Amino acid sequence: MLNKFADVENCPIRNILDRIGDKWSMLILLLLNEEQVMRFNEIHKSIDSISQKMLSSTLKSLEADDLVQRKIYPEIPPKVEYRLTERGKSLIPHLQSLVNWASVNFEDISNSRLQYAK
Amino acid sequence: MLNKFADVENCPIRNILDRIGDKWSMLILLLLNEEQVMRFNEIHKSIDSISQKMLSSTLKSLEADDLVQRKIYPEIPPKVEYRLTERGKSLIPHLQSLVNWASVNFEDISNSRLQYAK
DNA sequence: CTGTATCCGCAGCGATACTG
DNA sequence: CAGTATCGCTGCGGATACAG
Repeated sequence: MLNKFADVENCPIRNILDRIGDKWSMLILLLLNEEQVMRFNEIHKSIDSISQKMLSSTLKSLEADDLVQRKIYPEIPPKVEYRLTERGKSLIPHLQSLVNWASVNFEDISNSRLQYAK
Repeated sequence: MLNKFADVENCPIRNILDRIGDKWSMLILLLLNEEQVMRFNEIHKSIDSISQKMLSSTLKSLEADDLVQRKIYPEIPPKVEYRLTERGKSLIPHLQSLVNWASVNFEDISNSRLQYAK
């Protein structure tokens, strides 16, 4: 029935979840949506708890999905800008809808967890 | 700035992502939304690629957040029913909005990845 | 400045066996 | 039927050092 959802290769849900469901992707997408254009180190400063490695690899996978565009300026020292693609922008409203739900329900859920723990 | 998002304890986004961002939660929520009421083994049969352990622990965490309600019938053999709570139902539209986006963009994203890999 | 390379710990998850 | 307990693997992600 819904077993198709469990098939990573051919399931749209799994496919998107594997992207935005990781630790940093959604955060970076929302950040880029607010700031429009950012350099590598600007993102790093805005999210200073992310490691350089994860910032780099997360940006790569977002670029691979064409959600984020990477623009290199052949200068020394190097300058690289990141911004949302049209596809990336089209995802934002859905993410924000989730964020809103999470914000509204955050406190109640926290309380439910405390109750459950007892 | 957006560093608050990186704080697991107090960040609504992280909080919700930690829930639905795992391997099975979103799938189970959508399944329960379609079927209304399901017993443990019914869910297991619908998603036969999930292990008993993960089904059990995922349902527990969904119950802890009061997204899913667990109803036990004191019979032998035991009978347990799962269904969405009102809070769980309120999350569904946002999940489906993501699913729709994923379905629409699935093929294009797959192609982008192939291109990127070259 | 914008990354890569390497090492490694830990948590998520699966497989299997067992229980009330 | 509806779970728990235990073991073990895998890969995400962090820390650190290095590179163009």
